[in-house]
Amino acid sequence: MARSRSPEKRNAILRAAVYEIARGGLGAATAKIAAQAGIASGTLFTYFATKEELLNELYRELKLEVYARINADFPHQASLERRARHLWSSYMAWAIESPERRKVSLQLHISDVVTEETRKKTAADGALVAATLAELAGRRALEGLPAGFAAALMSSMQDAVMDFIARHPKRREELMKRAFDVYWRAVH
Amino acid sequence: MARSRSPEKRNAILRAAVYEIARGGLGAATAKIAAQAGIASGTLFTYFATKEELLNELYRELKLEVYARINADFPHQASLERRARHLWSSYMAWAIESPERRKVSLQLHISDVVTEETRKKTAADGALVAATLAELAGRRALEGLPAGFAAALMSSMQDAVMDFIARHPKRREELMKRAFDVYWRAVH
Amino acid sequence: MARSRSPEKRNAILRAAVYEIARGGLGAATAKIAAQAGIASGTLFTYFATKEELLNELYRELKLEVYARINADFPHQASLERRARHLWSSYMAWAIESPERRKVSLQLHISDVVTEETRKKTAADGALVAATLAELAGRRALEGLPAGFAAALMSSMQDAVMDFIARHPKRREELMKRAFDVYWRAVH
Amino acid sequence: MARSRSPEKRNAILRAAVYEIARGGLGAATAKIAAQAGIASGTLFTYFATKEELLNELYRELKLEVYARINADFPHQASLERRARHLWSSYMAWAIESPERRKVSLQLHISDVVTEETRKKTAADGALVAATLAELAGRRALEGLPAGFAAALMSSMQDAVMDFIARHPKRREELMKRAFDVYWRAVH
DNA sequence: GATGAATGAGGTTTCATTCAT
DNA sequence: TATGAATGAAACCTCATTCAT
Repeated sequence: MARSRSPEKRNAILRAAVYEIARGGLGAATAKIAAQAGIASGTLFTYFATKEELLNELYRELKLEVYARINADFPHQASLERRARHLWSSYMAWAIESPERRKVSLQLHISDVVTEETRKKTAADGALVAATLAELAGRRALEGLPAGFAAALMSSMQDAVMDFIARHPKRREELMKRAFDVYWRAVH
Repeated sequence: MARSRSPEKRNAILRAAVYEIARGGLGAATAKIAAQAGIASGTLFTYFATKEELLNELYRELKLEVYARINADFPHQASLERRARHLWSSYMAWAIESPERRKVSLQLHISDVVTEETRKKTAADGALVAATLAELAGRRALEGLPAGFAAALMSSMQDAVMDFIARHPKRREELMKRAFDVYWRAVH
Repeated sequence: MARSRSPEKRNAILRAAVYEIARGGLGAATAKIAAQAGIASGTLFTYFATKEELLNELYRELKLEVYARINADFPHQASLERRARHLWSSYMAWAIESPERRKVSLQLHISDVVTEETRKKTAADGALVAATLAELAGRRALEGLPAGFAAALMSSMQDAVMDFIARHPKRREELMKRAFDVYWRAVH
Repeated sequence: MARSRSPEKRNAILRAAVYEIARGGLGAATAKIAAQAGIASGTLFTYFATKEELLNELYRELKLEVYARINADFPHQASLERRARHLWSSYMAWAIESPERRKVSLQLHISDVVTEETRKKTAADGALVAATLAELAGRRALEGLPAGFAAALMSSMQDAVMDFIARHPKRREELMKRAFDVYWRAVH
């Protein structure tokens, strides 16, 4: 048998894509991505049929990475606040460790290349997150606001905090905590 | 020769740019923008030396538009809450009336084409907004959080609400109000 | 006003296409064709939106060229034989003068790039030819054979003769004449 | 390593090549041909060193197939007309049974991939056919026309008829017969 | 100033062929 | 021998920008 498609190479491509998209945006050339991954330009297409497919799978991968992290030590039995805080800090820890990955994830999220199908498939893997946020949404504080608002709010607040943490990395823990307090006050 | 005679043509180009970027993204071809504006492809470069310049000026224009609206009937003497609420609803009114313009404004905001210089110049025009938000930032609720957090929070919450309003236009007034209450509870 | 699209350049492209396709086949690279035409590679696409369009228009052009020649001094009042002979020798004269053009025309004819639409449009211009051949088809000699057979036969016989003439250019006139006699004997 | 063990695989490749070239033209990818043949893409090159070699051998194979059929029950002792008619109908029977193979054979015939050498080797196998046609060429009707004209004429007439038969399969026998009569009148 | 044809670098993708397994 | 991943040269086409008119 011939060499079989190596997951390492696949990962190298995804990593390279993150690197190139973080600088340069979604217009990053597939040739550059391939070069950065240390493979020939044509090889990229044995792993991803088109650039669009690459981008969609990259989106999925990044989302799954976050969900995996959240699920890893999720405090199923804890109070709503504790669980919400877990969501909050798990995501933020990831975002701080991998600012490039977060940046690319957001770019993909906004862009039109990520198909509805990818979004749906991905949403399915965030069930735990969704459930917690749905519970929050039922609280009186958010009465009259549509389901999903608590989620959107957390996500956008996190993005806001991130920008500050990027500039003041030392105050990281404090900022994270304080910001969650604000969030909690808003939704509770 | 960046400045030229006909402001109408200039505006036509900016309007066309919004239209084309809203569909198609920032990659929108200058030739398409020119066509949509009803001018020859080369003429565009009489008004904007490069595509980058066009994009930067477009960003500026959109921001100024929002600020102009806020400033128009700003309740200088009113309470902090009243002033914050004014910010909130002025922006949202604009965003709802001009969803394409908002979409493009966000795309530009995230992108790398908008230079630091443009961002600074633009910030200067939002002095009134900044002042109000700075006052908020001083409140005890946001103690320990960086200046600018109140602003970032409002902005990201508005984005979150916008998406819901787009899907439930009839509940527009109610959603806007309820969401501001949540915001206020958070920062106050 | 800007330079307007020059028919000369358009013709240069078509001529270059003939040259490159005659050697190299229909796979001839657009870049090579452009180079041969003495223009930049991108310029080709201001004259022909796609390679397919170029090929279709080339096909049409070549056919029209032949028809124009036939129509030029067509003996409308002459006998059927005289008219058939005119068709025969007009085409052959063209084919001998422009063997490359004939070769390319045949390649296009067989290929799948020439659309049904192009074929129809082109057929319309060969009305005179069609009429004469239709008259032939009505003869008793071809009774029971489908309309169009006389045409197909002439065309394929001409192709056969051409190959010989190419190898014996001096006997050109004689071969042409003798071959037509054979044709006439067959259909008359 | 052009020759190899399994003639079945070799035939599968040739069959697959016919299938893929009939749709898609000579540009058909070797990988697709291999897939269609049920082998790995690399394996193809164990049987044929290059695509060009594959195409040349395919051409040869198709021609031999026709010659084999003609030779099978060739009426060596019969009259010239009987023998000519045999040629005629043997080829046509093959062409009707295997329209794809005929199509591909013609495409190869015209193309530049088939080398002069292949053409010569192939001609050698059609000796019986050639002899009959040479006899025809000696007739007074074709006096003054080059040797080979009778052959070329038959071949091109058959192609012309084939196109009609494809569209009117029911009139097949009649069309074949009538067309041969026309041919015979021409050369006799 | 306005026009749009011209430019050619650069983008994505295909494909014949090689070679490690 | 068989496999199919790897290669990189082309292929077609797009597009910001220039410049003759």
